[in-house]
Amino acid sequence: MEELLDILKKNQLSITEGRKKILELFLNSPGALAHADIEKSTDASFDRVTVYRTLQTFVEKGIIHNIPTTDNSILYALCKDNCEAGHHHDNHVHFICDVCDKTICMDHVSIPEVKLPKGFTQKQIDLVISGICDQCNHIIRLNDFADA
Amino acid sequence: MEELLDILKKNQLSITEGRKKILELFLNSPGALAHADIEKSTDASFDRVTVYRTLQTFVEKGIIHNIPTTDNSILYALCKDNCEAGHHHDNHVHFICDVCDKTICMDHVSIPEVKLPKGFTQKQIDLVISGICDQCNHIIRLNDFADA
DNA sequence: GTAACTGCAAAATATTTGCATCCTT
DNA sequence: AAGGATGCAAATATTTTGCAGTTAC
Repeated sequence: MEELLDILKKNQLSITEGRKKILELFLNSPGALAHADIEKSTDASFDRVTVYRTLQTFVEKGIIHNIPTTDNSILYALCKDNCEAGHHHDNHVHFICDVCDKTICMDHVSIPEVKLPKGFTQKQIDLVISGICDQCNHIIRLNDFADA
Repeated sequence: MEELLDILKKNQLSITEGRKKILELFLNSPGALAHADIEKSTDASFDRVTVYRTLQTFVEKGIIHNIPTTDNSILYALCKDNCEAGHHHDNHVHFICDVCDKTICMDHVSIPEVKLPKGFTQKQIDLVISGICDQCNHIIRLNDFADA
C-alpha cells in the first residue's frame, strides 16, 4: 500500500481516511467504479458528499478519469499513465456487460489510430463496447444446456 | 417531411404533435441531442415528462440510440440504418468538444474492427473522442493572434 | 495554528410514477 | 369506442452548496 500514499503525496493531497479508502478501492478493482459502487463498498462509512468531492478531486488531479456510459451514470477508472491534471491519455477499451452491468477494462485490446478531420484536436479517446461478457455468456450457455 | 411520418408509421407509433416535433429535431440536427436541448428547442411547448417518454419510446423502437458521454448526461442520436428495436449497429465516431460541449457525429470516420477476448459478445460499439473541435480551434488561433 | 477536509442540512436538479383527461385510429 | 399519449402533481433520486466543526501537516 505504499503506492497508495505515493499517489496522494505526488498530487499534493493530504492523506485522509476517505481518500485512502476510495483510492484503495480503485487500486484493487479490475474495472471501473460508479459513485454507487463506492458508496456500497465503503459501507457508508463516510458521507455521500465526501464521495462526490473525493472523486472530483481525483479527476482534477488526474488520478482517475471518467469513462463514457450510455446510461446517465458516471464511471471512473484509474489513469494508468501519461495522465496529468487536465490531460488524460488513457486509451484502452472498456467493455460493459448488458447482463451483469459490470465494466471491464480491456488492457490488452488497444484502440487503433483514428484520423480526425482537419482542425480537430484529440485529447481523450474512449472505445466502449457493450455486449455480454464471458462469465455471463458462460452462464447463458449452461442454462441453454439445462433447458434442452 | 414525408420521411418523418414514415418513420413513425413504420414503428407503429401513433402520430402526435410531440413525436413529430421531436423527431423533426433529430432529422434536422447534425449532431446528437440531449434532453435539455430538446426542451430548449421545443420551447416548453409540451411537458418535460413527455420528452422523457418520447425519447424512451424512440430508443425502444430503435429510431434513436444513446451515445456515451463522460458527464452524467444522455445524448441521443438518430440511428442511421441496420438498427432495429434492441439492436443497434451504429458504428461511427462521436466527437465531444471540451470547449463548446457540442457533440458531433463523424459519419466518415468509421470504427476499425476490434478483436475481443474469447467468450465476449459484442452488441454495440462506441468510439468517443474528446478534444477541441475545428470551430473552437479556429477561435483559439484567432485569439492567440490577437494577443501577439 | 492554519489551511484543508469532512459531515450535516438544505437547496437545486433530474427522473420516475400514478392518475385523470384528451387525442389518434 | 378503445387504447394509447399527454399533462399535472407528487414521489424519488441525484448532485451541489453553505457552513460549522474536525483533522492533517
